[in-house]
Amino acid sequence: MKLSQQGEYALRALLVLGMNHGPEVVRIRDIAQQQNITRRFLEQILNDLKSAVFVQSRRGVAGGYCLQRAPDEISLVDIIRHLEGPLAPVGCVSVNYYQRCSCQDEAKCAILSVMQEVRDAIVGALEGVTVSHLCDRVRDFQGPMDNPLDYII
Amino acid sequence: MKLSQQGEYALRALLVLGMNHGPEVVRIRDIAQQQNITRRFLEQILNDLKSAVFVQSRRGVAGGYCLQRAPDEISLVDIIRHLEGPLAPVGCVSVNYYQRCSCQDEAKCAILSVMQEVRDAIVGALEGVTVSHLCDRVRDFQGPMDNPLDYII
DNA sequence: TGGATACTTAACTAATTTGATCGGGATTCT
DNA sequence: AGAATCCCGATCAAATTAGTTAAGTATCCA
Repeated sequence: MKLSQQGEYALRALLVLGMNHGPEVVRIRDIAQQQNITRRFLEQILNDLKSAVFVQSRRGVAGGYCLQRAPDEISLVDIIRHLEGPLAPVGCVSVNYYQRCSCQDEAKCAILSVMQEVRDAIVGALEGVTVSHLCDRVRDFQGPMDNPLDYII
Repeated sequence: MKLSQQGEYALRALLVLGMNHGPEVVRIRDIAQQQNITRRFLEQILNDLKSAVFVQSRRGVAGGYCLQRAPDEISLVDIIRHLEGPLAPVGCVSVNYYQRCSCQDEAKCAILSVMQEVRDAIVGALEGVTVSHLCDRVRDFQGPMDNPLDYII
């Protein structure tokens, strides 16, 4: 499971939206500026996150993005699986993106059995972690602040 | 940490050599045939494994490859790190391939801190697993056999 | 010594993925 | 109406991946 640049940007954007959770909406431009991501690229990413129902948008003059669900209902496992595909190091041990591999007999494949353990370890580390938890960490790392966009994310 | 085709082939080849550990040497061609890898590609892979001192070769008529060290001294972590680069999902939490990321302050980066945990989980699942352990698993999965090349790997 | 066998090395290629960029269209607020 | 903002599809260059090709070099044996 390697996180692509796009994946990292997505997580950062979601975290900004998490810190800013409320009735208000955040503009792409603001996230892009603060996180140093090109606006166009971030548009694309947020669009993708929208189609996956992680975020919601409002168009027009006072438009922008916000989380679709509460921060504690958005799990990192789900986000990463959506963005990056399988968490497993090899397709044949992926639960959600299973792909037959070229070994002769999966039941007797020693490599598969190790990779299974790696996969479980990764899932174990990610499952249960939500955007809300990330926000908590950010707040732990830093003192209280006025503007959510000021947080280092 | 995603395992490439090349990485999988490398592990399989090492496992074959592990099962065949002894004074004798195994020909590329035999490994390639048994594991259904093109000979040329496997040549390349074994060559790489040789330059990383995992395997050893003998040229000429009775030539072939064997492990450089004892199977229980060759760790999967080392192999995978050599073949695939960082185990960590993002460069900024990689111990052996560290790369500064674009976040403002790593000490306060919530995403980094989660990824750190993922990395540790992956390392935890892999460290301590050696080629010898893989061989044990293969033998557990299957009964005893005469020819190591007959094992399903 | 010559030829067969097997590893060695470097360069090349085709397909896919990644990380964007671009232009213009659709919506909403004032 | 017009400015601000999101929406969407096409395009593109660089990097990576999975091989392939071709010309070696070393070793052994008859």
